[in-house]
Amino acid sequence: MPDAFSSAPPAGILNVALPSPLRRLFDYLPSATPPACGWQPGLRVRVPFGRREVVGVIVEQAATSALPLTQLRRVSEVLDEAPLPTDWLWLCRFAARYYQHGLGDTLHHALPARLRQGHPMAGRTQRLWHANAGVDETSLARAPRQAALLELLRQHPHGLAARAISAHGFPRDALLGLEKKGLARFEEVTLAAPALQGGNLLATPALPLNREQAVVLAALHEGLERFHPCLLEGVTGSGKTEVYLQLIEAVAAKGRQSLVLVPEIGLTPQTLARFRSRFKVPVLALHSGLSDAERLDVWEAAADGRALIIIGTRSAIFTPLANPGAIIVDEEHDGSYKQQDNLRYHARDLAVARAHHHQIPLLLGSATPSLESLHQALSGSYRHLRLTQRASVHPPAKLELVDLRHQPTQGGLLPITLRTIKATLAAGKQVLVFINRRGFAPTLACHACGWTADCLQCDARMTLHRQPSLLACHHCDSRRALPDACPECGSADLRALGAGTERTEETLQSLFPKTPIYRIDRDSTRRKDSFEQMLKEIHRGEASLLVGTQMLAKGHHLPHVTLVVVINADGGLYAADFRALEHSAQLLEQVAGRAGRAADPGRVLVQTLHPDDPHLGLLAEHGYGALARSLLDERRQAKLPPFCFMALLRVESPREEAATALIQEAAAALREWLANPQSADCFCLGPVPAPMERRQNRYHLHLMLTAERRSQLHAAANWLVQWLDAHREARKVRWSIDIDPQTLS
DNA sequence: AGCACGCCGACT
DNA sequence: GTCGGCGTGCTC
Repeated sequence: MPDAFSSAPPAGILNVALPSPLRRLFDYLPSATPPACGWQPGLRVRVPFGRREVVGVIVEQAATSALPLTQLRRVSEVLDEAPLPTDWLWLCRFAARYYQHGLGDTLHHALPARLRQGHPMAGRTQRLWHANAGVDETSLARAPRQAALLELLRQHPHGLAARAISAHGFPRDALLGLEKKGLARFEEVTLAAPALQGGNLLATPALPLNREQAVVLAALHEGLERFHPCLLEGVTGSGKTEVYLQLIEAVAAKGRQSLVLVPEIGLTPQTLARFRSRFKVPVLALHSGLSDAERLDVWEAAADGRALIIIGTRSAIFTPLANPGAIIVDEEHDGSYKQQDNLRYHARDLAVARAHHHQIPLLLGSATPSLESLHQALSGSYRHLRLTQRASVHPPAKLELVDLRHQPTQGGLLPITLRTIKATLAAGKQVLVFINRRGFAPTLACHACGWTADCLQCDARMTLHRQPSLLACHHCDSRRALPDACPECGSADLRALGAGTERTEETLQSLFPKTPIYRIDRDSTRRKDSFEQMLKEIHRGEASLLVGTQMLAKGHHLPHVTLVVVINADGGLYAADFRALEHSAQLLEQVAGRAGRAADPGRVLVQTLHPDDPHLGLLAEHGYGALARSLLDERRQAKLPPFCFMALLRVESPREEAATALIQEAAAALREWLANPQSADCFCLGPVPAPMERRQNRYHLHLMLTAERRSQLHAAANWLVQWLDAHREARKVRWSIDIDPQTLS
């Protein structure tokens, strides 16, 4: 251990992580002029790599290299004055190890684009704009926007950042116009830690808590200074967000930062507005709309502790925190927390690791917790906090199962469902019709010979769309024109089988011609703002029909909806994926939660071909919580997660033989290794073809590993990855390892 | 992943 | 004659 504590250790060999899928570090010689801080882990460097230059991160220093020194090249440039944040570096190393991913690639993914391109840290200054006093405003007589902006600036005597000004809806030109006329000026300020404004953080007062919320908050206050993982199981409308806000307040009062994760679909302007209106300190949001420069600003503000409240989706878990105080994961069961390519991390699970590392509280919130988190809570590893009361006077609506068998449907809707819709509309209320299927119909079939419109590149049917009219595969991006006649037998009797959102919309439109219908799915909301626009109209409260996919199910407060209709609840009941039922139940419960959140009680009609299914019955009768506990028992019996740990090797290739040959060889090698009791206590299942083996003309095969102990799973997964890395044949196919896979497809 | 090198088919 | 297809190999 040669002087590890000296401020500038002598430069030996630098182990550098590079943006490459190769799971190893590369050795470099230090450049002639060392950085002022010395050669420290976390410094970004530009290095020659092959015949190009890339940006890498120094990870370690070594005295020697496995290669002769003559083969080592020299660092060409040091990009930072100080190393990247140590907590960020720790998290990346943890994630790379846990998910068996290359460290270089992990760092690359976790770095804001500007930093990975080699741009310098901004060390931001910001322009704060002020209104000039005592000036002539007559020039604004014909510039109402500028006049309004001037008024806004006057309301902010401490100055207003350009970003805040544009957030108020003022164009940049208005600001420049004011400057030109001498009515406004800016000062350049370096962003410093926010002064705590007389101890009062709140812009608007906290809402009064009900008894349950108060109990929950008191429990959270007990663990502000240590790792304190909590599952907040709270029914829809029970006020979880208010608990989050008051936890953040307590954390911020100590001058410490809160990181809030929300699902992709959850970071809406309304959510953000709610957080922002509560606090005087800025709430920084990380969402897809930010420019690279803005993203870097947020990253740096979090890294140096200026930002006390950061809210973002999955990737926000990689935001460095100078002074972490709490991590909150809202809707912790949501599938969007799991990245499904490259570094296959789960942001919720990384949040757990991070909170433990920082010794800070972790709050996982959901009305429909994942079985993983529920198991931790029930077994006492997490503190189990509950909110059972809705803020509205009505208890959650029960699911009413309606039998789809032996009955005619129109656009997928049973006569009794249609009658209920009609009555609800007549009462001036809104109806939400939930279909988890876009397009007009999931299948186009020939009634004469049985031909179906299959995708040419996937083992899947093509979906019929009417707006515009075409066949589309939802698993690849292929599209085809609608045939006029059956390509097999020439019959013109082609029929659309089943119903998607478009067809149900069409049917409802013909049955209720005077009622406004809003269709909300990925197709109808493709245009920016169209979703927001529709929500705005829906919020006016006129009797109307809402037809949509799960976009509608999650998070949106729809106070005028009193009837929810689920066209078909059977999607997850008998699927091969052992998590299908859990996910399906979560979705049903979330949809049902849309009904009757305001003054009126709600009803939820669930159409099903299996009204006697015990799982569905349990969900309908006793709710998600009861079903989840029963599913946990089943998982325990079957030794499935969370009662075992799982990893999945996926191999894919356009050449089926290549994929098969490799995965068989890998399975054989792994089994041979596992046969030695010294290696790891782990089961190996497969290889098997993936569900929908052919996708985009690529063949997918899986090998599954399960173990009772996490360490054993990791030992085996690690061995497998190293075997694949060392195997030349593995380069001819695409492979990836998925630790804790969320779906088996 | 990039980005070379390398060895065979159709084009100005 | 060469432009370019993607198989193979390497990156400290």
